[in-house]
Amino acid sequence: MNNCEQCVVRNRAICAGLTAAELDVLSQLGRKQQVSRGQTLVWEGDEALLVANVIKGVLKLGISMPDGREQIVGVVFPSDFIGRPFGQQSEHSVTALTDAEVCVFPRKSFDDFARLHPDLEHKLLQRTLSELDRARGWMLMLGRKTASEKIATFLLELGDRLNDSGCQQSDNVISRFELPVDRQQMGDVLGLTIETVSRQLTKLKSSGMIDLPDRRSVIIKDRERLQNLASAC
Amino acid sequence: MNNCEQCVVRNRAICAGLTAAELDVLSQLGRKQQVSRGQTLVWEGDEALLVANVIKGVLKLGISMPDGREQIVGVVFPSDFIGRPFGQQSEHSVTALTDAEVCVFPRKSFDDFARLHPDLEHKLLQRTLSELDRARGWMLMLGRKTASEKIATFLLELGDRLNDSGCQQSDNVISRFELPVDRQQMGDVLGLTIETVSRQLTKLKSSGMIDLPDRRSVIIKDRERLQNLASAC
DNA sequence: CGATTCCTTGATCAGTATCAAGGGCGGTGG
DNA sequence: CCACCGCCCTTGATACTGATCAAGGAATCG
Repeated sequence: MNNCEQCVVRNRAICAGLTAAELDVLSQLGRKQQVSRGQTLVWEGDEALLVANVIKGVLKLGISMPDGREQIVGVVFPSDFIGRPFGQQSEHSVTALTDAEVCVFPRKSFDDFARLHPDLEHKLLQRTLSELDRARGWMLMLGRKTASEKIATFLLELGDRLNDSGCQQSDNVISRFELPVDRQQMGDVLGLTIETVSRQLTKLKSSGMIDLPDRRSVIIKDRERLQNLASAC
Repeated sequence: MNNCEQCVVRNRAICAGLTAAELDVLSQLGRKQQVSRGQTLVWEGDEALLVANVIKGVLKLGISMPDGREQIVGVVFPSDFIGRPFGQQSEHSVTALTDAEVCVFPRKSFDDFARLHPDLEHKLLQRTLSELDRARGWMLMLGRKTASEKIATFLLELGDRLNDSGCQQSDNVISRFELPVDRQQMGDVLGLTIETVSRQLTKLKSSGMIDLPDRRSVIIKDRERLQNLASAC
């Protein structure tokens, strides 16, 4: 059984706000699971057997085409919810981008529990609505932005989300962070090839907007100019 | 006051399943509204003051960039739900693609009502989850498909959705339909220019997969080949 | 019937993909 | 600690898809 009281995402995941008694019941249904980088938790097209809360790490949601083309359609961080409640099958795979820890529930038990707890469903609804808004912003990016605008948009959003999910108490924006993705995966998020991603990053670096101390690190040096480039919507 | 009993989307919109008494309360909150083609119901960035059910017609959800680039991020049909419950502002505009009729509720009253009716929130959650799945499929299309694949995907999905929303009792697929969008709007859905849309349609026509009896009509002549082209996912 | 708007088609251009090669970083084993 | 190997990333050359610019034609509306 899980010790929810001490869970680091206790106050931010959908479990927040449940009574001790409810949490007790819910915790009986779930279990913590480690997922190592590259490991896939759910396959595209699989029956939707589980849902989960992310406790630690970053995971991607991906869809792929028969010929191998791939699109990353979501990136989830600690306290985010994974899976498709009340659904028959998963439309996308879920794969760890970093070593991760998740709190997994069998979907059907979770569904039943949720149906009995309107507050939980309400939180789930709010999250899903926000995720939908985010997906739609992402659609604008994919459909209408240029390669450099896409990169700028991605770096800014990723920085923000890493910041938010990290329980940082500080209000000041962190401008250095580790990329949870390699160049290919950045391409899969943005609808670009690895070469284009690399070239655009180099360009942003030479223009002084960012710095790239090593392959996995980014420093935002001129946030304002980067935001302009992202065509801040 | 609305006469919900006779509403054509009564059994498919989120109101389905409410008791007569509940429906009575809800109907007091809402009113029917006509929206003519081209008219905008909600502007991007506006405070989210209203939500609605679509009764008749087709509407688009759009996001635009400062320089005028635009992306259509959703298309809604009869029985679909519009608006952002429990949210501060609308991330996108809502504009009628055809003359339409909607059942509008002030967002705050709707929110309050929904909070008191878990079944309604549950339906809203299911719809939102489906919409999110759809948006993610759309992301794959925008990020990774070629122009002709995009057009094929769009025509097939549009045909299906017009079919579903039309209360057609027949199971056999309808292969002729009216486009609710002009060429520019098709481009705004697919992340293409109007010229590319036009050229690709011409190409599909000459290859015999579709016919275009007039600017607004499409006949799917070879569904299988079109599905192959769409890279059926 | 004329005017306007929407659509198609053609010519050219630009941005990104593709193909190809080389370099740097990290990990492993000596 | 160093040398080697493999992977990831960068860079260059070229190709190609779709965008842009431009013009003409067809449908729609007053």
